[in-house]
Amino acid sequence: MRFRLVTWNVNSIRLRLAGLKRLVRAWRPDLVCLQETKVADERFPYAECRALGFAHVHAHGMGGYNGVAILSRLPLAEVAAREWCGRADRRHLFATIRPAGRRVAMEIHNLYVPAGGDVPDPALNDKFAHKLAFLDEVTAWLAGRGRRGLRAVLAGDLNVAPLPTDVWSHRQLLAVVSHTPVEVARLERLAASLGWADAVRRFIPPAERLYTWWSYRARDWSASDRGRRLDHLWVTPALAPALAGAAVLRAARGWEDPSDHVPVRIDLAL
DNA sequence: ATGGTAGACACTCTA
Repeated sequence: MRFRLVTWNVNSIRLRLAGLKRLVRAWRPDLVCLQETKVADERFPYAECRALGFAHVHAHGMGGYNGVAILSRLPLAEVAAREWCGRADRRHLFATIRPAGRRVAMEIHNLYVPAGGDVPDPALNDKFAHKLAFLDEVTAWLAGRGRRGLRAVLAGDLNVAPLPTDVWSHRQLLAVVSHTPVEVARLERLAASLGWADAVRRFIPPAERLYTWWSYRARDWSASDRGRRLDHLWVTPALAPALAGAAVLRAARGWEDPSDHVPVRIDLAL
């Protein structure tokens, strides 16, 4: 079977229901990891998500900021959330899924890494210090729970664009939060925690420019095309052989009332 | 060096 998994930072789920519907029509995903839902769980639009075919909706949010959710056509088991850096931030929700008829289960981690503020110096900027500490904590935790043959996906807005081709100008963004060497090194350590493979770059070669986020502040996001690849889908080595495709829905940035991030998908042949 | 926009919420924070 083909299992299609999408990650999307929606920047308010309540304002992005039309976009979600469009995404579902365009891509027919089996599972969607959302970030920046910006809504408390009791106000999450469960019924609207169920109407789109996701019988299993798990939200982990709060009012105003942050928030993650997993929408799934298939039932999820062991749904859990974790707090990082001693904050009740709502940035991590994970679960296990056993696609129909498959004996082997797969773990799915939905992660929203702190953006990190403007100044890329942890001594001057608490938000940047938080971002680095967050990446360190998640790295240590993941490394500690690794086991042979673990099948897992890490999906989310990691708020780091690691490759020179993941930003519109490597040179001009070296000192800009999201592309600094210190963040890229942290992301590489995170990737090493479980030997994660950058699934999207298996299909869209690293030499090609690729973005998943464009600022709202550009006059014409498409013409200036000053994007960054902040949203990622990673798989463990045990799952890598199942990778069958990947794509970025760039057109979604031009939809009516867009998020500043666009959906990213992988297909797994299970 | 600055300001540009979007979202939640209710003043200013976060991105």
